[in-house]
Amino acid sequence: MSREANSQGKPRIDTMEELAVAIGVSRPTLSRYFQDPERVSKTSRERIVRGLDRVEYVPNFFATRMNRKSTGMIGVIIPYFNDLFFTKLLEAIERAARIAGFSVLTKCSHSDPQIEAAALESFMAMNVDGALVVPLGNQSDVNAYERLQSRVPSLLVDSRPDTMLDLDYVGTNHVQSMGLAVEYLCRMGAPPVFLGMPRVNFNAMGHEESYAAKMQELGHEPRIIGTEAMNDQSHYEAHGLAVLNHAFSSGDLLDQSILCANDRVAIGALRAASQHGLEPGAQKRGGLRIMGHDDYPLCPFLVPSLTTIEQNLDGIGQRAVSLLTDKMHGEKTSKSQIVDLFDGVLKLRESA
Amino acid sequence: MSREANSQGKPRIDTMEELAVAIGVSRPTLSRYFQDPERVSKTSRERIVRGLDRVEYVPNFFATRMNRKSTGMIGVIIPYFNDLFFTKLLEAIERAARIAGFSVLTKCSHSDPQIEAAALESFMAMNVDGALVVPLGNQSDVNAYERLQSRVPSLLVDSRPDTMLDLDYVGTNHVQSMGLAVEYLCRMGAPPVFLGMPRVNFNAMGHEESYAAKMQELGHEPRIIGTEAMNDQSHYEAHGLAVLNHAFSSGDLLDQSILCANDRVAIGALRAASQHGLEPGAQKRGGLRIMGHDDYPLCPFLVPSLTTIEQNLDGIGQRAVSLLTDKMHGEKTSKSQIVDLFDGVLKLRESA
DNA sequence: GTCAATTTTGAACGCGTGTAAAAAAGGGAG
DNA sequence: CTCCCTTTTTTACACGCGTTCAAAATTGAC
Repeated sequence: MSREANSQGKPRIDTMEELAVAIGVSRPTLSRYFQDPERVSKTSRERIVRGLDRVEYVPNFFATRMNRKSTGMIGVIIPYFNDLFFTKLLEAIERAARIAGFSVLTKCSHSDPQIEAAALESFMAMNVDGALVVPLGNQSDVNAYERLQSRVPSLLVDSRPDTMLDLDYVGTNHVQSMGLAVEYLCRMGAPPVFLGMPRVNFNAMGHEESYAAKMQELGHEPRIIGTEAMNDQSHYEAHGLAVLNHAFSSGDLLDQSILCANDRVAIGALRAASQHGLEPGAQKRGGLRIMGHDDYPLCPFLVPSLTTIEQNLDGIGQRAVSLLTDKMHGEKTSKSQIVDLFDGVLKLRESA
Repeated sequence: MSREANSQGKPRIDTMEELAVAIGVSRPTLSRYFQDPERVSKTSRERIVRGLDRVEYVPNFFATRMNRKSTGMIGVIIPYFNDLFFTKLLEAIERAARIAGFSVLTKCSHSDPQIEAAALESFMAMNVDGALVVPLGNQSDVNAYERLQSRVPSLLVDSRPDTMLDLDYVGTNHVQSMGLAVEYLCRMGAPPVFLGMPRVNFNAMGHEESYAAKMQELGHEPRIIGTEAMNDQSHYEAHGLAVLNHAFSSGDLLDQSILCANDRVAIGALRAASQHGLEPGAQKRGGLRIMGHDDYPLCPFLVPSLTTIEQNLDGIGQRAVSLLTDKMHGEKTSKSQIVDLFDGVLKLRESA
């Protein structure tokens, strides 16, 4: 029963040739129609529309793209899907790409440099018009990036490993954003301790260094914790929770300002505070304050809601697509390297 | 400087023909090598490997797949990326697909039936070997699904709209899982109120009906709130927050058990409780308890941590890929409809 | 060194569509 | 009806690679 319902009695047609005889127009006319219905006369256009309604046909994607100079696709890679920060960036990019008339090919490197390299390879094999890449970090296969770079217009987004400093880049100005956080925390209370991540992946160093620089500028001694590799390859939240549980248990940091490398770490930090009966917050007595970075979508709903720095992901996504299309159209005018940084903005909430 | 570094002086080769003369082997030999290096003799294999190291070449994906019967790809669609539940499912599917030897083509319908239909269309155009689809819901373009169904082996995952009840399906047994939640809440305290979602998208009805059925079975009167469309097209968290803020403000539900349609709604609910000075929890006095459904990855880190029902997403992802490969290989033995349901398990935490 | 088995080669066709050039058809003005 | 112009059809080649097949080269065993 489902089968008859599915096919709806429409004969399935596999090639444009067959379709041409079935409808009664020539194949080149059909070809032009599928690229742009306006390119054929009104009479044959109506004839084709009527004909398509009576059969089941889908143009073969591979065959159509093989001879085109442009595939109309841009490739996008993010490190993993399980992070609302990246998915938010991804949505912004997809939105901008759709408006610009591109379809996006989404890949995910799953924290694995080999998968990442394979994804880059597939972009080249599929002749994408351009590629936007959030690299895994210093563990990425630099060779794969160089090959991509030499074949298709591409742009690094959000993350900028030391090994790829010469590639074009769009992201947040971490010096500014972390400076903003440090300045705010210093102004309203004790100078913050920085709760970072193990220095294995990403350019986790960026946030750290920006923090330290701003602290010294303000005449404070930086203090960084949480950068030693923890037990398991913990997720961010678990990392923040474990590090602060350890600190709180030994009586450390109980009344400090804690600036977290990102919101996910901060979520773990909030949990640790709760488990120790602490109530972090600007309005709270006790002095404990916890702040994040990124403006993870859940921040307003946490208890307490998380004070953080918002990254302009919509702006970054749009700019990335815009710069990429420029590169594709060979705007060689700007032959110098592109480095486009967006400022973060303070989101004041309860936690700090 | 970057340009020379990128190309590394390696000459770029665009076709297998050119590669053949550059390396000094015939094109058919190269063709066989790229499909499986073992299919050529050891000597020429080494020769090819050495040759490939001296040039820059990537086989054209379109050309290679056009003549193959199998593209080695399966298409996957989820409604949107900004939800850790779907991304977790996606990761599970990708993992299973990778093991099964497939690459996955990830698409996202962005809550838009047109984008969803276009994604299905692209799957057909690209001759994917199979498709796994988390449908948008009753607003989906049924016609597109029927066409997909008649062309490529496909399977619905997680969500099962009324309009597609005859399609094969893998997901959670919501009757069981919601029953588990209701039974637990009734056993440990007051019978729960159900905090649902506006009935526009998804088959939000599934959870609701399962809740009501179990309540009646246990001799309680079901009560459902939050299904009226709210102001804006709110996100789940904002919805839960708004509905409960309204209730708490009017003195309602202050000491009730609240079973939320999913964890994201529950996160908003927890926030509402906090804003009203309430402390939901099994161990707390006051009687307010809040429970979710899905086991969103952040549940253990919330304050209070969220009691919920875990969906076996790894199991669902693996089974989906497994059943799909069966369908692809035409295991017509099971010509009857496939409906495979996984039980949920109770995750006891602090909030209920 | 011979013979059989294996591997490689050259040539050719096919996949489904884009695309260009030439020939044919249609449509309107005179 | 003829001439000119626009649209369509015909015809042909192209894209890059899979695949076949007979012929040629290489290998291995003796």
